[in-house]
Amino acid sequence: MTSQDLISQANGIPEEINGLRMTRQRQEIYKLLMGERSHPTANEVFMRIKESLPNISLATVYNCLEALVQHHIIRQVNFDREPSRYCPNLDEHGHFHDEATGTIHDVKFKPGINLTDILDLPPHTVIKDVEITLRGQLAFS
Amino acid sequence: MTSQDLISQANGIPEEINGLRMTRQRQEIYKLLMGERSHPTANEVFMRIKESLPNISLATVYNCLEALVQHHIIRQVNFDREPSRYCPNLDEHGHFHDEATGTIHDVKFKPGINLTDILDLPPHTVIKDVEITLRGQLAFS
DNA sequence: GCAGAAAATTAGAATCATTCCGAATTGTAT
DNA sequence: ATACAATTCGGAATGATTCTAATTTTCTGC
Repeated sequence: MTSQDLISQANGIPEEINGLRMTRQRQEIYKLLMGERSHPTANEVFMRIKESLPNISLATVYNCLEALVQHHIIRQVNFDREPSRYCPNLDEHGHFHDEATGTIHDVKFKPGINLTDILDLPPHTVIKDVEITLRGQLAFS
Repeated sequence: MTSQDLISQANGIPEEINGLRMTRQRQEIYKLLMGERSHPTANEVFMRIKESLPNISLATVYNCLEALVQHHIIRQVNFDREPSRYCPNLDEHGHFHDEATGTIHDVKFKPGINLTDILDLPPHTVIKDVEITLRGQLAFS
């Protein structure tokens, strides 16, 4: 039994996801994102992850987040030029940014809706990624 | 007749749009954007605008673009964390980023489509702004 | 298990789009 | 004309992100 096995056992997260070796740091960051609905920034992840990994560096947080994004384990979400946020929800969905509170809500498509049905795309287009972001306010919650 | 009048006369652009005084710099930048379908970045605008305004500063380009955006005269478009791009098309539309060539194409909605018809928004939401961006490739043009 | 290779992590420096600052210029109103 | 406000300007500052080089950890073949 390798130390990698032990890490995985303790975390309940497999040793590898989508071909990415889940090191301790990647596991903890992934676990943190799964437990948060708040779409944290890299810096927010960095501050919160220190509870479980006091010696982690910001560079590693960026490295891990990038690795997780590139292996389609999490998604990176950008609002205008604000710091990137990270999201463990892989379903096709958009993001609503409530300006009053600063919170971000996932927005699902209504059932049966296909993006390509509603957009007038140039012919022969292969779409790799779609990002839908909405800004506004929750009038009275 | 003020110098402002003269500027406007020569450019064919009104002295004021949406409550924003159209200075020489703002006019030239607006005119440049109207003539380009290329969604240039601030720096690209800066380089091209020097032909008509050799002494303009990059700070002014940023100032003008921001003023034009805030007065809803142009739109700011962001792809991931790349430099912002600017677009004179005010119709509700999305942007397709062709990874092969780096070019950006406006994407219209099919007629009769309303964003709120297809998204499952939280109740009592007031949407101020929508951004739809697509990444992919033009298979064979 | 062990040597060597490969991958991951780290701290700090570097990058680069954008914003800020203070001074100078231009425009507007009286 | 004179004063007050808005705009422009060059350069410095900011801040998220990326890069670099060194160290540590993990993996592979014996």
